[in-house]
Amino acid sequence: MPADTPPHRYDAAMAAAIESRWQAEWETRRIYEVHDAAGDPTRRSNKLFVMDMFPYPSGSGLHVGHPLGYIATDVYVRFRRMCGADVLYTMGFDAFGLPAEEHARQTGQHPRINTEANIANMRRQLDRLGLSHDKRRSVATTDVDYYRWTQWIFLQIFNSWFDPQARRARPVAELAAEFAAGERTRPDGRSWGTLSEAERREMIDGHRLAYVADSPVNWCPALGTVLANEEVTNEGRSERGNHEVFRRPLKQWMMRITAYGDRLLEDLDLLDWPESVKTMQRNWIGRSTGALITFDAVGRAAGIEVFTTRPDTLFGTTYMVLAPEHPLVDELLAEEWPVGVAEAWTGGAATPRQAVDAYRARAAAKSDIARSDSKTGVYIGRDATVPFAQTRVPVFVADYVLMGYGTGAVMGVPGEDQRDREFAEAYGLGVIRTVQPPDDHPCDQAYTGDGVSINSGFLDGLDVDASKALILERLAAAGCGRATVNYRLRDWNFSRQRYWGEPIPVVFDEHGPVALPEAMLPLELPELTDWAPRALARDSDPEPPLGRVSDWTEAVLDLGDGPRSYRRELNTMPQWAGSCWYYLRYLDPGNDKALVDPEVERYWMGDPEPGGVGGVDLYVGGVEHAVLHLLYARFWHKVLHDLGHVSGPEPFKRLINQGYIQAYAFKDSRGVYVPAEEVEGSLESGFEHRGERVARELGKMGKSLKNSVTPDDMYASYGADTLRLYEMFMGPIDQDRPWETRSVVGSQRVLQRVWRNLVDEETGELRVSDEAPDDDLLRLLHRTIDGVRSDMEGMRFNTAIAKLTELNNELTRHHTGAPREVAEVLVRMLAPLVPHFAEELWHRLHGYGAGSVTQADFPTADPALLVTDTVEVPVQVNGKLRGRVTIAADADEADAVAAALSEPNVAAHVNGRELRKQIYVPSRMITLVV
RNA sequence: GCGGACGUGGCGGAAUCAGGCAGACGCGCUGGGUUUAGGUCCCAGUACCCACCAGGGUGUGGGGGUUCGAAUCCCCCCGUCCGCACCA
Repeated sequence: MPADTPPHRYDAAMAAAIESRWQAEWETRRIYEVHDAAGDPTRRSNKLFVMDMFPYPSGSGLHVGHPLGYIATDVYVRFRRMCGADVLYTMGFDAFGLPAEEHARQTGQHPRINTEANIANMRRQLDRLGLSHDKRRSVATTDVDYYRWTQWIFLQIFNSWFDPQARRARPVAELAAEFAAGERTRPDGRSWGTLSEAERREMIDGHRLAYVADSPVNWCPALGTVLANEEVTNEGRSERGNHEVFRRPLKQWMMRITAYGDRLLEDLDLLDWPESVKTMQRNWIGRSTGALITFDAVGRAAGIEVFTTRPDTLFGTTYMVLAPEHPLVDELLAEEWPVGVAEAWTGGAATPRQAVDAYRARAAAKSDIARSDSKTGVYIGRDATVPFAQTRVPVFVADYVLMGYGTGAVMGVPGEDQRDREFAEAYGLGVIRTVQPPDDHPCDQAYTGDGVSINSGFLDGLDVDASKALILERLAAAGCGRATVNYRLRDWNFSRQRYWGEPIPVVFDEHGPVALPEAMLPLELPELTDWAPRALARDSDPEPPLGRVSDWTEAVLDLGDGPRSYRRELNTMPQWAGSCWYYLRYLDPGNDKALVDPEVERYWMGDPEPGGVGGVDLYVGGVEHAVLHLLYARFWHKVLHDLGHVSGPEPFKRLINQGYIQAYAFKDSRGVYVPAEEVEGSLESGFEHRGERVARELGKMGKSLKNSVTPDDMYASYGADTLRLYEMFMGPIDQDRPWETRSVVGSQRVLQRVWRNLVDEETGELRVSDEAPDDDLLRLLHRTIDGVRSDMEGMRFNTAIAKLTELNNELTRHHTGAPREVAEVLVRMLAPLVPHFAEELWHRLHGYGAGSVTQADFPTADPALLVTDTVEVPVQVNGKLRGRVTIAADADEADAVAAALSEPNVAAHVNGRELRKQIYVPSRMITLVV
């Protein structure tokens, strides 16, 4: 620090002092706490519920990219508070998860200790930013008082079924009652009264929204857990850690999210979300309409059911394909090859069994990428019959057909499907075109467009749509097919073989799962001495850590019919569970009677506009949650809505994805990253690290690229307000942008100039004058108020800051200190962006007994000062700018043109030629055409 | 391959919603001043080309179109980023 720095300059040290003083003051005066009860419903139009996606409390702490969204919501919330809004704003922690378990395994420390330490550290880093959260409302998903309600919601879902007629969830008790009353019958016609207890239980369990299924799962031995499909990469490896993943059948809890496919799709239209996120959700749900068609297998009773979106091409079927995992494969396999079978079809194997076994083994060893390279398969030695055409076609096993989509079986139509075409070429299968292609269509390509049906019996001459309609009618009449809707969306695998998650509040008796009664919640995690997840052998079976607690796995409980022994569920919930509903707990975090008081829920989640969709008014977070978190939360919310626990159909009305802050990273000649902070040089001169030339690239900020910049670094060099201002100034909130530490000083200079216009740097005395601002300054002030207000409303903080900077630059040019009236308004406009800085100046202006600037009104522009008597208007001649004239604001076109023509340069370009056209856009532009 | 977003100075970006002065604001850079340490602060300049100035020409990835007027609207192409990916 140079010795001659003025003693009262706004610098990092002064910022630190100001920031800690006002943070303590705000805390003492509890100014960010919002009322606990529901507000006055008649003033609901004034309510505002804003949230950031809550963070996982990572052990490595924050870098400057993390708080971008938090600062943005804080600025917005502070602005809206100053405009009179009733704001609910807080933040919690998504604290269950694998990293805490991994840390625990390394240190021997219970995950809770590490988790709580990380939360404390993160709170410290965030507090330093001056976010205006109501801290009393903060929750962590690991709090027993919190996960008690996560478990409660699980039971609500478990105790519900989806009624397809009503298109909503209903209690299973009602389903049982309908069976008992005979209003609903089993497919086999047996009445409820004749069923055994086991059969009744099975019947009901088969309808629940949360159910146990023995289904193939993604078993990852290295992580010691199964993973959701979403946690597995395209290459068939774990997203976390890139470990091998194997498909294994296992009893798993599933959530019947597919029942809500249509509503999740339809209600996207009600939401104010980025189009890209809606598109991703639509693709994920993957609704497609088509038909299920059953083909008879020659010589077997079993039929092969396929899903197709093109039932009109049925007559073009020349073969069939089953996915390698398809359960019918083993049943349909022929004992031996038919006479004269082609070598290519057998894979050189002696029997169909050997061919299929070898093919399956090869398919399992290949990555999905390799699988997609070429079409391969083997014949299973059996044929099927094409309905109506009555032709015999061979049945293959091929890995280009996926078990996870449709029925896992397809009809091969090489005439109208390019994938089928490629397979047919490879195995010498016939091609029958059933849609007439245009003349210029290449004859070696499938034709997927519209056209007239040919070679299709009763469909000939009809176009695609008419053919589809007629074939569906005939299939239904013949009993071998029907129209259907298929979804790419699968039911949600809800079990994890982990310790550090919510225990599932279910026990098992001899018939299956039994819900714990609500009174037994919370079901707390047992203490473990040996809780660490284990990396297991490749061929091992899934083993949940809770299975190692012998006095917990078996429980003697009285669930209504006396004490009995039950087996506990050993899996825990996935990390998504806690984040599915935390927004509801923010509303009423201390409630021990309900997850949220209904009146409080209605106040904060009800739509301010009558007929609106409701939900959180603004939700800000990263686009990485575009599908999973947001889809799961919407699903839970809809179930809770159906059951009457929440008032609206959607949790998040408006969503903004904040951009990523990227940072330059530097690689040496070996391709190893070097610490970015030690690199010197420039783009022109080249970059060097310890004398060695390094290459620059742009990437995600983080440890692996050695390019992290922490908020703590910025607090030390500039203070929190400068960091806030810089992050908001860098660009639009939803855009990625590169971090540049050397530019941060610009934002500090802006604050320093504001400070200097109000405070004498030598004496610390106030520099404001009591003289009224001159007319130009006053008009600029009100234009600024007007612009800043609308920029803040639209969350365009970068341009709001630019306008404030312009105003301040104008004050700087006066050299005399700011007129009090201007200073006072400027400080209020700065308050949402740089709250500590503004609070300090506010108190210097108004004396230390003044109330917080946080609670002051945001300035309002005087409309009279937004209009001017005269305006400077540019003049175009033949589309080119030739001069400017100053004319009366209310001048008519004739006056404007006359003024324009009197401008020498304009006159020179008109050069006496005849005016062919003249246009005056009031106050904007004069255009002359000659 | 399919879908989405986006291309503006040396850099981040503004103007795009509603066609009307392209480059606000900041970084960087150049020059000057104050101090004197090359730090800080203040002032001026900074898209490119020509010109002493006045001014002129060119310019928003490329090409075309609509219009008195296009960064903005429409069509084609090129490029970058993101998502999905044999979805039958």
